[in-house]
Amino acid sequence: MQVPPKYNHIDTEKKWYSFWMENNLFKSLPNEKEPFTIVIPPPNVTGLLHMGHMLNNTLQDILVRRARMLGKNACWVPGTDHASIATEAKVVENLKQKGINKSDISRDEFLKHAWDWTEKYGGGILEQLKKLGCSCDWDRTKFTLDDDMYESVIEAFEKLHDKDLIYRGFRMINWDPEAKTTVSDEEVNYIEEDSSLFYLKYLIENSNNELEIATTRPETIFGDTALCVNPKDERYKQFIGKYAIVPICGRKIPIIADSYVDLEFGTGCLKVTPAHDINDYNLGIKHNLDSIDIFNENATLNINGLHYEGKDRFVVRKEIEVELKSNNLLVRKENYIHNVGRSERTNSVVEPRLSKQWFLKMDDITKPAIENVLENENVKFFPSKFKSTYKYWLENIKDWNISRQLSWGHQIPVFYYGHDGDYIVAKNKTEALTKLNAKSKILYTEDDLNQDNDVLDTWFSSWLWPISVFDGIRNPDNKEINYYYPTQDLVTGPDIIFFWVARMIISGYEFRDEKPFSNVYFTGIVRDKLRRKMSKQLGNSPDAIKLIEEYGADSVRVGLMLSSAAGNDLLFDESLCQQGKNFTNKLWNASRLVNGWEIDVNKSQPKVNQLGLEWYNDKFNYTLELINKNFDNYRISDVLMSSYKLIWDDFCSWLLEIIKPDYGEKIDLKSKNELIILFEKNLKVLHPFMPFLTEEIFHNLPDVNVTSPLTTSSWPKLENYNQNTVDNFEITKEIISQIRNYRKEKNISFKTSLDLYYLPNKSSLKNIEIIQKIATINNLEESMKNNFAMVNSFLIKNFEFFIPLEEGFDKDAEIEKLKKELDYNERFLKSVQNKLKNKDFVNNAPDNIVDTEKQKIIDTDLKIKSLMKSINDLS
RNA sequence: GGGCGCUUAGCUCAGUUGGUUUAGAGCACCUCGUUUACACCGAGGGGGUCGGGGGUUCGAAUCCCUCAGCGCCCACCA
Repeated sequence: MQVPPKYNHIDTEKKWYSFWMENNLFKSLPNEKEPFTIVIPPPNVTGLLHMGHMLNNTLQDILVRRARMLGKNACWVPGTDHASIATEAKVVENLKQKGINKSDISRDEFLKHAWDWTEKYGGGILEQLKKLGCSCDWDRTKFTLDDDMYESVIEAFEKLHDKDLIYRGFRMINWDPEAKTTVSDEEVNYIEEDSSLFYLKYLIENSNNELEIATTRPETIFGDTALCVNPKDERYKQFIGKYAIVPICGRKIPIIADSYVDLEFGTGCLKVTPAHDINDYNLGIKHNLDSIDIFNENATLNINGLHYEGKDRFVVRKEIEVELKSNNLLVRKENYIHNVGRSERTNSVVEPRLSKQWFLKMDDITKPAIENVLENENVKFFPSKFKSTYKYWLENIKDWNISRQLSWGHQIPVFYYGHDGDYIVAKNKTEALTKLNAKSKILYTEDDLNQDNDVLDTWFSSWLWPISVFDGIRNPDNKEINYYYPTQDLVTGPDIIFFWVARMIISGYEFRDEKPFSNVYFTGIVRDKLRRKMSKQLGNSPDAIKLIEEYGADSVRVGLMLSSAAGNDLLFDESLCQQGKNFTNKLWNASRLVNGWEIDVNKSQPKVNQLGLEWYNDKFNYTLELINKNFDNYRISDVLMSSYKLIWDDFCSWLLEIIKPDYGEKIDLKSKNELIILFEKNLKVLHPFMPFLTEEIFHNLPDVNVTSPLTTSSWPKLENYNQNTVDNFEITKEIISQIRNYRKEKNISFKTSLDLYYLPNKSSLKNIEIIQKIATINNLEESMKNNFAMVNSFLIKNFEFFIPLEEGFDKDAEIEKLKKELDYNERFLKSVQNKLKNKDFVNNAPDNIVDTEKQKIIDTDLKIKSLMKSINDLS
């Protein structure tokens, strides 16, 4: 068969991906086979493929493809996430450019824009995954805002609410006074900034005493509802329980004690403003304090700010300083550097603000997530170090704020009616009305109902993903969920261990009383060579699709997998893709070589071929065992590296050179057939990593039995192998290597035949024919040194080889060399002897260790004797 | 501030419950080679004493303590 000299990855990749798709090879339906399921971590619907996705999805594809070859019913469910904050921000920005302000249009109008945007830019990432070779069951593609997925989320909310796990409560949130919206914690940047620490005087009621406090925000005194000191603080004990007077407004506030207050900081006395500081808020709850909100939406002071009403917080800070000073209530002011939170979007200083939010109670429902990961390992983490991170989070878990003040997402299924925040939970208005009227004395109409404006946190849909993609929330007993759930592996980054992984485990046990997956493989972060995170701003992220086009998907996949142990960051550099490409080139050329060998049916199999093939078969199984083991432990980089060395070194550099017919000769049928079978096994092992190339070569090989694609072929079965064969060949390699060295040293061409002899030995020399062929040796037999006038000798294991010499022999140099080796061995012998002289060692160490040391003595002794003899002979 | 983790060849990393010679790999590097699969190649080679110090042990890269440096996550101290 004619195989083109250059591998064309562009055409080949297109050809095989279409073939796989047309033949539905990635399709999965429940059947009698064992399922192997992975749900994709859904990327943002409008996102584009970046290096992180490439790493993550290559890993998933490797796992899925191998499972498929292992005969499992492999099902990889693809999909995308609506990513409420990110997508909404993009849509708002886009509308702004068109001159449309989000607050000027209705919710429905905004959502229409958002859907237009999603349809225009959405789903591109899935097409890019196909280019990478991902073997997803594309018929199962899901989007978190699809009708069925939407309903699942709503139903989950209802179920949790029915169990009293969801409640409405107050919470301190980050308020962006410029954008007049809440921002999530992730969108706040804390930056060290210069500011001032003001020391203020608070008079004590009915006394001449006063308390001094320190604050960076004197304008918030209007919201003060207490002063707080540490109960251990001797200076202030007498004041606890008394009342202080807030400067300027003259309000009376209690003086309380709490260990939260740091004795060392400032004056050791704290003013408490529950409405405008998270810690003060917590103190307020604990001590049942009032909460006075002093700000308007735009962070100007409201009526509680008295004569400052309507003025901006920073203006007030300046003006109040003057007023306090004139009233002799400002003791002093010092420079102070502290962290100020600024909104990522507007850069305005974020104002902590109290607001009504929806929460999910976490303490009870997290219990199975703790037991089944940390105690039972029903869910395993790779690497396991992330268990401690997971543990720490779960043990300090707080209720989950699931509401977001956005429009793009799953609208909270809560309908308010009447006053006082009375509400009813329902899938839609009609159902809400029916439910409401069923329990109510008065008859309500749809106009009386108002749905909550907020949407649910994106993660509130993501955490259901492994269940909802199989419709297991709405139909908990359907065929699909019963078959595919729990899934097997999850591949994701450690950055979303809390956001996503932990919550999926929680929801799994909550909704199905079963884990969502058995194994979690954590990838690292893709960084550049300088360890910088890849980002758009830095421009250090290569264009993923360009890489695939330039190097080929297989090469990129190999490049990514070469140095990406679980949990380790991947320092990506294009040279990795080049290494991958070199490997594809190597494999391609190996196939060309083998394909080019013509068969002579009359020729019998030479001994050298038989030896080589026998060895490689054993070596293959030896490596396969390692590969399987490493797969089981998710050591994917190690799997690739052992395959890489198996193919490049053992198969190409050794076996093919052993089998290669002499110039003008043909190969015997038996050898060729056996070789093809081994080649095919190699391809199978590599297929998960390099699906396109291996599929192409598989069909190019002259095997008439190949009728089906490699993708759905079976993983090589591990056969028994002879460890001695593997070990002996290592000795053979060493011998050949020594001969090559010798040639190089003596400047003897590799084409010139040599005679090689070895001293009689109780164990027989293996692979003689191989040594002869590869090292171009004429005679290779036992002999005694004194049969020759002059020899050059070398030791390998227990064998001493020598090559007869005729001329050009530098005796002194040779003696020098041998003496060096002798010296080394003598010192080594001494160290082992010392070890064995140590009674503690001999008495305490296990027998096998001591025996090994004894064997070392015997071996080294032999070597030394032989070396001394050689030196003697030469002198 | 709290928590977790890391430090082994120039680079990226292995090193499984402490024990087979003088600690491994890939890449990079150096030398030689235009051999009829592959220069996207072949053959050969150099390079680390395992961050510093201390301890446990017959024996430590591996366990413990300590110091130093680095990274990540969480909180965000008036």
